[in-house]
Formats: sequence, C-alpha cells, structure tokens
Amino acid sequence: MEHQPKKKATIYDLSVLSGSSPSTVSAVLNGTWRKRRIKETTAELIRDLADQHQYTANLQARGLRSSRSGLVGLLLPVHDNRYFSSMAQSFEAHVRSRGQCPIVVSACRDPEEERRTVETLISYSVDELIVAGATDPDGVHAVCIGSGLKHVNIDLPGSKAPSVISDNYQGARMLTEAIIRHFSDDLKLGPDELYLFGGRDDHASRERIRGFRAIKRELMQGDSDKCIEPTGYSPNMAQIAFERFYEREGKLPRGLFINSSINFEGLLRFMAQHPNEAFMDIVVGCYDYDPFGSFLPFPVIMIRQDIEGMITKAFEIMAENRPSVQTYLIQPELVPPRTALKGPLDAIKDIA
Amino acid sequence: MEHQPKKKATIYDLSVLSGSSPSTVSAVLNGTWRKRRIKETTAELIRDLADQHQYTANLQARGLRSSRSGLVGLLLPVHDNRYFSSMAQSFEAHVRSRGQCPIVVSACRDPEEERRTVETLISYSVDELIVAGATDPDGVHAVCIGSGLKHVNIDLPGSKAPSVISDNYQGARMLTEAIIRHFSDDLKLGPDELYLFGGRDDHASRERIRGFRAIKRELMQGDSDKCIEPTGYSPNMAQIAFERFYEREGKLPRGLFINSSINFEGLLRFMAQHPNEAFMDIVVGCYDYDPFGSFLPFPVIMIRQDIEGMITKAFEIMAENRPSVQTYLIQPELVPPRTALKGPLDAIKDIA
DNA sequence: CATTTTTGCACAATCGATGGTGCAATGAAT
DNA sequence: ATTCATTGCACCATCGATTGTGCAAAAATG
Repeated sequence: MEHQPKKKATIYDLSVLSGSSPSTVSAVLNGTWRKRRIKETTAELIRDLADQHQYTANLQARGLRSSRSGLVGLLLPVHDNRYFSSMAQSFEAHVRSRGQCPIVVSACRDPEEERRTVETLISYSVDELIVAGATDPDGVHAVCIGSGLKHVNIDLPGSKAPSVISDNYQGARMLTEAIIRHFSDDLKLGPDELYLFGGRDDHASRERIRGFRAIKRELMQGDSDKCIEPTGYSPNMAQIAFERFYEREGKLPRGLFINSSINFEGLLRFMAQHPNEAFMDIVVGCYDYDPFGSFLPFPVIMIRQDIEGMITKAFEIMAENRPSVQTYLIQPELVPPRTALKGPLDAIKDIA
Repeated sequence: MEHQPKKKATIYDLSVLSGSSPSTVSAVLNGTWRKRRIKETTAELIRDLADQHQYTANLQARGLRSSRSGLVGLLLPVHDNRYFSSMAQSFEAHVRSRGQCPIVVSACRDPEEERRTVETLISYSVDELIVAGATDPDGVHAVCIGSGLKHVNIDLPGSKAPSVISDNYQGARMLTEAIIRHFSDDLKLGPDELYLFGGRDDHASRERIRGFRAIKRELMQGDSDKCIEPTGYSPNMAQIAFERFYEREGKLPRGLFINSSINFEGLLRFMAQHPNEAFMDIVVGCYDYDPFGSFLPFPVIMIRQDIEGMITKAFEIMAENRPSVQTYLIQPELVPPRTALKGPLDAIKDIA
C-alpha cells in the first residue's frame, strides 16, 4: 500500500536545488519575499521547484517558530445532534473562508475533559477558540489566558470571556406562548397541563425556565415549580421523567416545553413504549430545531437559534484587540410545526 | 481580559529550576526516564516542578522532532446529519480511549477540498486518518502515501486503501423488502409504486440501487429504470425530484426508498408544501437512521449502519503493519418504524 | 571616479522537544 | 588497590521553518 514514502521536500531541499539559501526559499514560499527584496526571477524559480516537488510547508515547524498555527478550534459538548452539528458546519465554513483550518473537538460536557482538551489545543498553538456550550466556561477561560489564547464563549456564557448566546429568555417566552396559543379556545390549556422538561442548572436552562414561567403567569395566571422537571442533557433521564409523569398522571401533559432536542429524544423513547393515543393531543415546544422533529405526528413548535449569527458575532469579537467581557444576545426564531428550514448543508454545492 | 499571558513553561525553564539538563527534564516528563536511568528522586523533583508551573509539552515541538503528533483525523463529507455526527461522536470516543487527540474536519464532498484538507492534516503530522464518505478516496490516498500516512476508508470504499463499509446491497435488500411487506395484502404495492430517490454515482448508491432492484424483481416481478431517481446528496435536489413526481403523477409513490437521510430532508421540504393527505398512505424506507425521522406520521423504516462496528474495524486495520487493500463489509441493521435507538450520546455521563 | 544608496540575498539564532553518545562518579569484583 | 560494570546524567545535533542582521554587488548620485 505505501508506494513511495519519500520524505516530503523541505526548504532545505529546495534551497539546494535552487542554489539559494533556505531563508530565501522560506520567504518566497510564505509570501514575505517582496519585503525581503527577493528578485522576481528568483522567486519564480523557487516557486516552480516547489510545485514540481510538491512542497508543502511543515506547519508544525512553522507553528513552533512563529507560535501560531493557522488552526481555529471549536470546542463542542457533543457532536451528535443537529444543533451542534449545524454549528460545526457553519464554523467550518467561516474558518475556511478566512483561509484557516477549522478543527472541531467535543468534550462530552465534562469540565475536566474540557480543560484537558483545550490544553491540548493550546499545545498545538491554536490561534483562536470558540467554546460552545461549555459546562465550565470559566475553567476553560483560566486555561486559555494562561497562554493568551483568544476565545469566545458561545451558547453558554462565561463570566470572564466575551460570550455570544441566544436570547433564551425571549426564546422561551415565544415558545411557551406559541404552545399555549396553539390550543383552541374550547380545548384551552390549563396551567398544570403545561410542563417544562429537560435542561439542568446552566444559564440557558435557567433563562428558559424564567421565560417559561413568566409567560405562564402572564397568560394563564398559573405557575408552579412542579411544572418544571430538569433532567440533565440526556435522552435517558428525560425518558425516565416522562415515564414517571405518565405513571403518576396516566397521561402526558398536553403542553410540553422540552428544553433541548436531546431531551426530545427522551420523548421519542417514551413514544416507542406507548401507543400513539398516549400523545395524540399533545403540543410540544422544543428549544432547538431539528428538521425531522418538526414533522412528528403531533404539533411540534421549535426554536431555531441563529447559529450563523452567533458564529459571525463570535468571530467579530475575536477580531477586536481588547474585547470587553460581556454577553451578547442573539435573537432566536420561532419555527411553526411542519417546517423544513434550510441549513448549512444548502450552502454546499452538490455535484449530482 | 488577558491577565497574565505569562509564557508557558518549557523544559528549559524546568531545567534551570531543577538544576538538571533539558534532556533529563524531557525524559522525565515524557516517560522515557527509566530507560535513561534517571534517579527516582530527580524524576520526582522535576515532576513536582512541572506541575507547580503547570508545564505542558509543546506538542508542535514534539511533533516536529518526532514527526508524530498524537493527532488522529476523521475526514467527513459534512457534519450536519445524524449519520456523520454519530460517526464523529464514536470516533472521538475511540481515539480518546487510546490517549490520542481526535480531530474532525469536513470537506464538503469536494474532491479538491478533500485533498487540500488532508494536505493540511499531514502538515501537522497527523498520525492516522479515517477517510469517511470521501468523494475521491483514491485522490486522498495519493496524498496520504506521499507522506506515509496510515489511512482507512470508511463508508465509501477506495481502490487503493483498505475500506470498511456497510453492506449496502444487503441493507438495501432488507429495506426494500421491509417496505414491500409493510403493505397488507389488500393494499399490495405495485412495481411502479415503489421508487428509489436520492444518492448519486458512488459505490454506496450503486449497491443500494442494485439491492433495491434485485428485491423488486424477486418479490414483485417488476423493475425499471424509471423507478430510480438519483438526486445527489442534497435536500434541495431531492425536494425538486419529489415535486416533479408529484406534478407528473398527482401523488407520491406509495413506497419510497430514500437513499440517505439528507435526501429525506428533501421529502420534509416537500411535505411542508403539501397537505398531509398527499402522503398519508406512503411507506418510507430510509437508508440511514435518524431518531426523529423514525417517528414521522407515516411508517418510516430505516437502516442503521453499524458505525461503532465500522470505526472499530477501521482502527483494527490501521493497527496492522501491512494492511491488505480490501473492502470489509459490515452488516447494517433494519430499524422498524417508531424506534428510538440508543446512540453514542448514551455513553456520556450526564451530571444532571 | 569616489561615494552613497539600493538591491538581493546569505548567515545564524531561534522556537521546544527528542534521543544518540559519552563521560564522571559510584559500587562491585578481583 | 586496580579493574570493570553500573548508575546517573549532561551534551549536542536535529526536526523545518522564521526573521533580524549584515554585507557584497549593482545602481544612482555628485
């Protein structure tokens, strides 16, 4: 399988071949040659040799010397849901358009793993980092400043670095209101028929809960802690919560605010265990959009966070030289049931 | 925001602090110190200093010297669907468990981008590479051997490197048969009511089409090219295909074999444009599993490829020193409608 | 023609870690 | 006491690129 594991050409090889010094070769190939007053013809010669020999710079060496790498990192909690995978997709497009190399890693919502992973990225002299949905953004921050790595939080805010997040309060208000209004007057939802499931004790969950409760108070004069069931971000815990509720009450609440599409998968698991009748009259509001989720057999209203907007803003902030530590809110969007939105994949040309 | 951008400690710093030589420090910190007969007490001293000063090795320097990086790459076509995001998730778990650092990048199904991206990875001395669903696996291969990078194709096979793929033929047979059998005898599906949509001219599509046709011939004595509509891997093209069909025939075929969940999103877009009646009697078989897709208002049978199995096999192959260039088939699994399978996220502990 | 300026490039240090080699000090064996 | 083996470590070249500096040759200036 390995044919010619011939070593890659280096500037030294080209230096010999061209008869000029390594530094000249280097300058020519990295674009600084005009500044160094290299003759056009010399440059041309070297460039020719370079692509004759398929020269590509050793980026580790370059990075070592210049302590920059051309890498831009995105730290995700997990890959496997449409919210974060869309984020990865948008992120890649952004980074590539700036001529850098995107690298995406996940840290499984584990604070320890988050820090370790960032340490590793730093060891590769990653130039910039977007920290998405970190469980411990400030812990990550501490690691970052230790080495002066520019970074911005996204999705979940930290208190020490600039953050770009959805307006979760507003989003939750919109979503909750939409759920309530989705019921016609004769089937009007009662305050204790509207529950929030999922999430945990993070900023996003808290804000969403706050929004949920605010609207509930405003529109239905009812609100109580028992209508809130945090389950963490796992399908399994959410499923258990639904099962418990069902056992207790003999049915699901008619109005369901689900705090993330991951938790929504818990509802799927519940559904798999129960006949359709168990949830034919429910209306679900889900924070985070999933195209397939939007077309389930009952009305599913979703919130789509403006991922593009957040990423764009994050890069703007990183471009500033002394970004202020503040949290920028990006407005999310309400998605009515049965809606197939375009996503980052649509930007990709497909050669059929 | 930047507090103490104090330089990171190096082995030289520790060398001064400890009074031993850089090489000793290096040996102690990278584990080769026993081999070098460093005294236990010296080692201890250095280790203490190291974590007092939060030393972490500069991996670019290490990589430069040793021409290995500890990085393992996964090249994806796209991030944004559950098949590939699950793959990323499994991949990360695998690589981490081996103490290396996973990095995931996508190349948008663009052969040129694929090669460029791999070039970049190589410049960082990535140790191993999994090439998933590449449009031009052999092109990538050419780049890889140029530098002796171990790599394995996954999902789509190449002719020059070992490949691990789903048994798409069998999978398509199972899926097609399941679609047909899902109709009761009185509503039996006719040969021209069963269509395949999506995919393009790649190995997976061809095999699936072959399986589809084989079963169609076997079970319904019918088969024709007009029942195959390749649309490329884009939601948009698929939608157009569905619309066209609908305009032409006044309805969708009752039996739909959809070649990828990405194409399935095209059906969602179609659905958004049409009342539910337009597809209340259809049965969809989709190659690739999406948990939400499984619960749509009509029966959706799915194929789940054994991602874990493929990744595991791929790493096994890469561990061999002279892997033979062959294609390994991994059996996929048929998923009945309304099924919520566990996925890689379930492996993640969630602190509620 | 002498001097200054500009052009074109080579030299060498450097980034941080690795690993082969060599050598002094210690302990064991004769 | 001498010889030999072992222990414990320092030295130094090296990986491939970047970059500040210096200097000869060519061109411009007077």
